Amino acid sequence: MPELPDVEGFRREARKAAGRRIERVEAVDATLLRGGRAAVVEGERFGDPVRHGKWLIFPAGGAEVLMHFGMTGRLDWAPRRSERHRHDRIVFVCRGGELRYRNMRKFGGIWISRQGRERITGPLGPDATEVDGERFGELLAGRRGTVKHTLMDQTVIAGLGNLMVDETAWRARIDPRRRLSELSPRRIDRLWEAMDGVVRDSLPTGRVPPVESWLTGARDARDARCPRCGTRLRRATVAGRTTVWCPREQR
DNA sequence: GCTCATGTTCCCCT
DNA sequence: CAGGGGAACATGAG
Repeated sequence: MPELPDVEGFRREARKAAGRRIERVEAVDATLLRGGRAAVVEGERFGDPVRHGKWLIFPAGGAEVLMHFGMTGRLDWAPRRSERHRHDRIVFVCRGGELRYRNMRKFGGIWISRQGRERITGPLGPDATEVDGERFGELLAGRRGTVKHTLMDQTVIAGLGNLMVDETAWRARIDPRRRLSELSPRRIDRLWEAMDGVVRDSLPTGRVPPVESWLTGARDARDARCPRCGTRLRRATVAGRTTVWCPREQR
């Protein structure tokens, strides 16, 4: 599930471990520890977790624990005695509880680093929560790719995923296959309004809300229809991902 | 058995 | 260099 709002929810969960000493790190599945050694943070205290795009950055001592959740990751703070989930791969055991990194499909993972985080995350654009209308226009200026492809690109804007991008294009009434270069400034601005709204409305929920008034709440139905006009939604692969849009409203 | 899945990366083209 | 297509990664769920 993890897109920006999901990871923001994991950050809130991680905050329950902030200030606590890490007694030990249990690498239940050590292959998910992609870089660095767990011993570096054992005995250290967690600082305040930060999120950038889909990355969660958790300082501990002089190092950073970098987490990426792939498509099926999540993070839970739980009592030490409570039963673990079968897909809990890495566990940070603290006093009074433990932070459990769960990941069924094992995309993503955890890195422990004392150096610049960009060496691990790669270049990332500004977080989607910090992009105003003017900046949005600048970031997309001169790009020749499609709306779908460009908004999915984490080096342009960080945090948007497949659901959020489809939701954004649907709100803006723009065909996701459209090239940015052929959108008027007015439509670019509409795209920003839509993205900003989707981000803000998703943050409190900790996920893109699967409610009926949103595309996300309608897209997976057998006979999926546009929540606004009732037209049968179109589904196709765009930029390598399953994409859903309303062929009547989105031009 | 088959298809599809909220992500990223790498290789090959244009 | 910018972009697009496709495959790979790992593990289910339906």
